[in-house]
Amino acid sequence: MLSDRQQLILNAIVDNYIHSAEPVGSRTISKREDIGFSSATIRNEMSDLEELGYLEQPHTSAGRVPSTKGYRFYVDNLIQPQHLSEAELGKLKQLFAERILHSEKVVEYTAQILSQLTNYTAIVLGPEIFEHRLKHIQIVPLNETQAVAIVVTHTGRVENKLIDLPEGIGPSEIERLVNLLNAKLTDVPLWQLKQRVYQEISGEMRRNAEQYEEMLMILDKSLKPEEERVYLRGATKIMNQPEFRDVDKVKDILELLEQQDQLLHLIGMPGEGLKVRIGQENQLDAIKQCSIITTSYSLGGKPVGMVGILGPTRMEYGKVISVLNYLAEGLSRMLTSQFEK
Amino acid sequence: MLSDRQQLILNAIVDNYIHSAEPVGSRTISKREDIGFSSATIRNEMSDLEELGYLEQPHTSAGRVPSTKGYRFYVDNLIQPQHLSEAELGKLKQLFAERILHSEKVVEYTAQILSQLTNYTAIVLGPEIFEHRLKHIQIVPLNETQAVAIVVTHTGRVENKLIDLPEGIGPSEIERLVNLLNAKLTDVPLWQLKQRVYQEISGEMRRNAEQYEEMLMILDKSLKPEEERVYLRGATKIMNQPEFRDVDKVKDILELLEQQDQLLHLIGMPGEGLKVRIGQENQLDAIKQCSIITTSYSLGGKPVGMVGILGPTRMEYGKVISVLNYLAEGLSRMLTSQFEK
DNA sequence: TGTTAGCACTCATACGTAACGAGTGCTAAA
DNA sequence: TTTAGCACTCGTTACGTATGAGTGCTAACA
Repeated sequence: MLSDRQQLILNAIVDNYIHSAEPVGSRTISKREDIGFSSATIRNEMSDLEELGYLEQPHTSAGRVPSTKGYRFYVDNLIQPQHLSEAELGKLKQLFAERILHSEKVVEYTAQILSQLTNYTAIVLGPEIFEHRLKHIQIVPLNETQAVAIVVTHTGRVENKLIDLPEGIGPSEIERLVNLLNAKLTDVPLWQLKQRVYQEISGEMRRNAEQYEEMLMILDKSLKPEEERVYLRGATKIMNQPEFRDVDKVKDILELLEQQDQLLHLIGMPGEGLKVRIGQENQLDAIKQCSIITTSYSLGGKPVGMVGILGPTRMEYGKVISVLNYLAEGLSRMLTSQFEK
Repeated sequence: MLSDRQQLILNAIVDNYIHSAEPVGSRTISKREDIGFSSATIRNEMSDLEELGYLEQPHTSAGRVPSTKGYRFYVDNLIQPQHLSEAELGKLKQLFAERILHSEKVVEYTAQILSQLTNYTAIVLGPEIFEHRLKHIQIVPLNETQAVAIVVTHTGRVENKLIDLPEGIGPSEIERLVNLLNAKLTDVPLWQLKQRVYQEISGEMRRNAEQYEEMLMILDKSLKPEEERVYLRGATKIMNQPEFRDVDKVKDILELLEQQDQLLHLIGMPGEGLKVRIGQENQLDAIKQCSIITTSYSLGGKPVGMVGILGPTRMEYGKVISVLNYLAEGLSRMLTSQFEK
């Protein structure tokens, strides 16, 4: 375990490096107000910290830079909760105050604001809607072979899907089916829908035995959940960081962010609550010099989506964590109140 | 006007520069098979071409580079139609063959393929749906004050919008309204909808005089067209270009591309048919070293959307133009056949 | 008169050297 | 245990020179 003084110095180094982006030397630290030791003492401690793996030296005559292990210790033990400024709080509150039900929009704005506030890249995973309850289902035939299935949830979210119609199914059959569904399944959470179809509807449907299979197929397709939506904002912010003035590094990162499935990978961490992945801890080479902080937001206690920030390893962890926590809490409250209506 | 030989040489220079990205010297040109003159002769012509404004010299002892005027002449007079390779044709045909009606998806794939084929950034503006005909309209009340309005077109496209309900309007009134709309307005093109509402529906609606205004308000909101969707793919491709190895240049461009409204600006050129905007001809500073080629695709003869390519001024104009033309034609055919069904 | 060979000149780039200075590690004194 | 002092390291910067691609001009040539 690190001594108090070692922790103090490590904290000072990380802190300094986060703001200066330059390797920090012993003299710089010794001049800080919260440090009462000469540069020589600091040098000794730095040497020890390097041996222990918390610091690294780009080259002999340079200052020290935190290693991944150093950042990890900083994040786990040294970070103090940051106060958000009035302006920041204002922006966030404004977001929650907006009376937009359309959750897609809320999520989009969230990503926007998150990126603005932190000056890093924001990644937001839209809320899964399995918890939402069915308000209305509609199947609109377009011609003999195709139809559009539309599902409206009680929160006003609309999913639509183009489906192929099996042969021999006419508009009247579809109408009967839809009426049945609306009568029986309103207010059922989406995740229960398929199951309830089998429980409650299949009996009635089986009367026209020959079309039973086809009907089930239609429903099966109609109720398949939409692919997940990821929102990315401020991807170019990384270019403001001095350590990313290199096109090749930036290219790798931005190419990664262009791919939806990779984005999902990045932000789709299991479990709820705040997670920090620092530098080398990331699997993907392109972002081994980046850190990702994510947290989940929830609806009625269950996590339904994620918000995350991607920035350089040299990230303002304290601030980002505060913003994310505050935001996720607000989003959850907002969603939940909307859900309970 | 340029002499034949001047045109030959200008063509050779542009051609060479497009592929090498280096200022081209007189010797390089004189060695080309299609040129039968010594480097000295070429030098004289080059000097003249520079004086005329078609070429530029980065510095005294460097070769020449085409100016915006030079590219313009090249594009307007010298370009020969390029043949697409089997592989390229294959990819494009595959796109058209896919039986996806959901036009959003088609447009998304289009952008993807365009960027893949050209190695530049693709911007695609989704088809306006004003020409699409109403298949079904539905208003689903969520609670006392809010409802979702859903419009389905005959091509299977679904637009939805959250609307506030005026006081005193109950589910039964809404149902009456919706039934009326579906009975009277099916198969009416969306752009005529509002007008037809006033012509054909207002009479019947006026019976319940007190709610007339409110009803109109609801319809007004429901029928407001969705904001336009722009798809961007391969934004990072610009980083592969040697002249964009500079983070600051790239940053300006990518920041521009991050803004939806700016994208619309870039691609939303008036009129139909192929347009090329070269380097300095662009308004925005960030892309004064880029060229944009766009063309429109149409539905039943009317232009409804745009496809475009953004690349360095030093772009493979011939190839990009061929790909865009071929693609726009195919898209138009696809949409139109779908429209006529 | 148009074309070409020859040559002096220009200028960005690469390279090697030297000076600089930020920062270290070590030693010895407080 | 802490700190002042000092030699040493090594990346960065500055500068002068060599290099070479490419030009413009002149004079000879077809």
